[in-house]
Amino acid sequence: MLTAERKRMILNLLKAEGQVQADKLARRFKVSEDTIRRDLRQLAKEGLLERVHGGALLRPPVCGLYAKREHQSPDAKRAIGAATAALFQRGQTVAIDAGTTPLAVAEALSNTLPLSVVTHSLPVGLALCEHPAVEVLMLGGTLFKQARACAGAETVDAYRRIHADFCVLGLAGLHPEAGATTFDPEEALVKRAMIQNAGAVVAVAAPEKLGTIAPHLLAPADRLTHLVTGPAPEEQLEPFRTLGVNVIVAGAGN
Amino acid sequence: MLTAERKRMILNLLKAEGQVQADKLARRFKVSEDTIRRDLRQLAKEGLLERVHGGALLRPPVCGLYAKREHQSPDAKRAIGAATAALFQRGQTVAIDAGTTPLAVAEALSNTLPLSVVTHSLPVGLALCEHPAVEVLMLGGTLFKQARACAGAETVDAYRRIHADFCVLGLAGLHPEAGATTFDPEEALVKRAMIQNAGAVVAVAAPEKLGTIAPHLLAPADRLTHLVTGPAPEEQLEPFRTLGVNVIVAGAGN
DNA sequence: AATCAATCGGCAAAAACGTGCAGAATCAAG
DNA sequence: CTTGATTCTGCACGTTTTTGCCGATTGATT
Repeated sequence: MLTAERKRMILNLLKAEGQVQADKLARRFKVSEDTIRRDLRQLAKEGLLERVHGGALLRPPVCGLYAKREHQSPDAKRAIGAATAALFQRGQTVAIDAGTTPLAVAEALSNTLPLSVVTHSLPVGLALCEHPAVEVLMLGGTLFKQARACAGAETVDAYRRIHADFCVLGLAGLHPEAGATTFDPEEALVKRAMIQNAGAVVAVAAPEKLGTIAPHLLAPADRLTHLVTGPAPEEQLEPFRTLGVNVIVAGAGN
Repeated sequence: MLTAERKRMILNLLKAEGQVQADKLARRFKVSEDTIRRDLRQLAKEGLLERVHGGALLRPPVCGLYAKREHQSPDAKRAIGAATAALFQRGQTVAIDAGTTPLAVAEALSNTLPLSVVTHSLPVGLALCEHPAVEVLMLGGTLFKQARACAGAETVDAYRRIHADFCVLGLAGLHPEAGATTFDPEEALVKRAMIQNAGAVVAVAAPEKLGTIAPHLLAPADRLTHLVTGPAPEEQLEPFRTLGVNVIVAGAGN
């Protein structure tokens, strides 16, 4: 039995049952539990399953509702927001994506730094109404309620006409080989347009997104110029550094 | 049964039933109550449920925004909103202006009435994210922070390309002879564009706006097809009726 | 105040885990 | 076919996680 074949069968079993147990798999494939554990560890690293004590689970459909995610690990997001906001300089144009982490970036923008912000996210726009120095260009389009942001052809078109110095990108999964990915295909179109016309692309992502893969590709990992995330094991960050991405870990020192 | 799987199932049960009890869960999963209590404690720590004596409850939905909105919509505005929302019929396209009174209209839209809404107001768009039936087209443009809405040439241009069955118009002053007026010239441009391409123009205004005049003219009073306001002396309403405006007094009878 | 159930913290046993190492299997040339 | 390098596998050992139980404490109810 080939190792790769065994792994594939584990994934199939997982998809069928929703959950697998290390000891059961060991007996099923007549190998030691250690081997199974190694398999599971590797598959988890590739983001194909979620490793848990005793076995593994199907990766949960992470797409929670906005209200739910809004106040999830607020400190970590604030730290990421602050670290990202520190990248910008007076007078630059910054495109800010929809999502709770990009929103944290908008909320962290310094009150004294004049910027030009472009966004299709309602919460980002609303947050910047309180900001004294930035000038905001809202992009319209069909409203996507779940994301609280505009999408569709109009939005994509509008981004095509704009060159931003920075693009602050939220995403669902980020993997060194699979690249930056997201769940919704419509949102993916918008994000791709944002990336295409931006100078620097800054991905903001909670550490748990690293190494995971969602269905729709936004860009290969080496298209990112910066990755701002939280405290994470070095082996998850290192592949991005190797690709030339400027990796910034926020909230570690404080 | 894997620990992680059990926790996930607890969350699912909670979502389905709204509430779980420690002893019941212990019997259901054939583990001790201590184990369940530990699970609940950990899940609570992650903010996924609210721990209470005897079990756990669904986390109360984040209602910071909601509370704020509630205050912005006292009874008078809610009544105007409801009366205005009653004008619309299935499948129509409604343009909704920026401002707290038009926002009240958006909030009053029936959950079961499919409409197409066009707006340049961020709070209106955000409010309609919670609405199950309406389809929303956001119009972009330069963000006017004070109004929390888009304005400028782009917004005007976008309204020019759209024909709405209704236009819900907020305003600063409404006078039978001076017409509908507002304070900000930029916003006035947008409002004029809204009016120009709309079938019916519904002005929503608190009674104290009646008879007052602001600097920038939007339209003569007889361009209005409806005026929805609160209880007001008949001599203030009568001139509008004479001009052919359909005057609706909301919140009088209840 | 009194009482019973629920809770919390600590403890110990069992299971699962990660790591380093050595033998077996596999593969790419020679 | 043989050789050397690489990968895979199983085992041993120490560590971490999970779980049930116990005693002390807290909370709700009478």
